[in-house]
Amino acid sequence: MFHAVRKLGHMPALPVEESEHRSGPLLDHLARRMRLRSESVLAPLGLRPRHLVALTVLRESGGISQQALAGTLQIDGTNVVGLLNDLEAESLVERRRSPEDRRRHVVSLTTAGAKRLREAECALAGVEDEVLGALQPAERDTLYDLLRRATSGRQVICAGESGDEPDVAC
Amino acid sequence: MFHAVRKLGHMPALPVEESEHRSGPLLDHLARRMRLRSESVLAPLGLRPRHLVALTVLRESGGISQQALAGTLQIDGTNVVGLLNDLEAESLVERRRSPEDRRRHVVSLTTAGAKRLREAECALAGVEDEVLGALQPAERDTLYDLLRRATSGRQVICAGESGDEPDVAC
DNA sequence: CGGATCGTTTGTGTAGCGCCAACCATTTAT
DNA sequence: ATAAATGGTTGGCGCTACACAAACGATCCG
Repeated sequence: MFHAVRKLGHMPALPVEESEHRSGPLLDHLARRMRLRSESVLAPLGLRPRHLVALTVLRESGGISQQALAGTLQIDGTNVVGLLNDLEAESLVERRRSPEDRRRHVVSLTTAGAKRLREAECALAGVEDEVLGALQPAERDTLYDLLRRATSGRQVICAGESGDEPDVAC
Repeated sequence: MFHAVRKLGHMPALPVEESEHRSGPLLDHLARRMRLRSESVLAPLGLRPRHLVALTVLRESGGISQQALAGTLQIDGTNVVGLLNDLEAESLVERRRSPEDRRRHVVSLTTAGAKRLREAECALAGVEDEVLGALQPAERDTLYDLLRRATSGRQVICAGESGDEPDVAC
C-alpha cells in the first residue's frame, strides 16, 4: 500500500539505510503509553504493571528459581524478593524449595495467580484497544506473536563471548 | 499459521480464550531489556534512552509545540522543559518561537540532531541484535513497522467519549 | 484591562531499582 | 569435618525519573 517511495532515484540495488531505524525507542515509547494507562486499570486488582510482567513470565516458564527469574526479568535479585513477596502475599505465586537443591526456591504460578492474571488481561482489553488503535486486529496478533517470541528467547547474560566485537563501525 | 480460531460457531469444547493475552506486559518486558542494554551503548554519545525517544518522535513529527510533545511523550510539561534543555544544550534540537502564537515554542530537530540520532541508532545495532535475536531480520522489520504505526497514531487524551463503555465484562 | 495559555524555574514527594552488607540454610570443595 | 561458595532474605543508602504544585514572564484574546 504505502510504499514509502522515498528517494526513488533510479533505485540501483540497495534500500541501504532505510533500515537503520531501531525499534528500541519505539518500544520504549509504546510501552510507556501502555503502562501509564494500565496502571489505573490494574489498580483495582491490586496489581502493578511490573507484577503483570512477572506473572506473565511465570506463566510461560513454569517453575523457575528466583535467580533465573531475576535473570529474565533483568532486575536485581534483592528486588525479586520484594516482588515475589507481593505476589505471594496474595497467593498468586508459590515458593517451594527445590528437591535437588534445597537452597533454591522454585517459583510458580498458583491457580489463583493464573486466574488473576487472566482477569488482569481481560481488564486490559480496553487499554490495548486505545493504545494499539492504529493497528488492525490481525496486526495486533502479529505484534503479540513477535513480542512473545522475542521475549521468550534466552538473553545472553553478558557472558564473555569475545569472539568478535559486535559493535563495529556500522 | 496459527489462526487464533476465535470463537467461531458455538465452539463446544475449547481453548476458549486462547486470545485473551495482552501485549502490554511483553512490551514492558522487552522494552526494559532493550533499555538496560541501550544505556551503556548510548552513554558515550551523551544520550539517555529517553532522549532517543524524544529525538525519534521529533524526527517524525517535524516541528511541534512543547505541549504537543508532552502529549505524545506522555510526560509532564515541566519535565519536557528539562529534557529539551539537555538536547538544546548540545544543539540537537531547536526552539523557535511560533510566528502565529509567540507564546509557543516550535521544537524541531537540528541537522546535528538528526545526525546524532543516526549515530545512536547505528550504535544500537548490536543491542538490537542481542535483544531481538530470536527474530528473523524480516520479522524485525515487521516489528519495527508495527511499532512505528502504533506510536504514530494519535492517542486519545482521555476525551470524554462515553459512547459505549469499553471496559465491559469480558 | 483581565483572564487564559505557553513556557520556565524551583520545590517537594514518590516509586523503581541498583547496590552493599549482613545473615541463614544448604551444598560443595578441601 | 571444616571451609568456602551459593540461593534467598532483610535492611539500608542513594540515585533517577517522574508527577504535581506554585509562582512568574510573555503573550494572546475577549
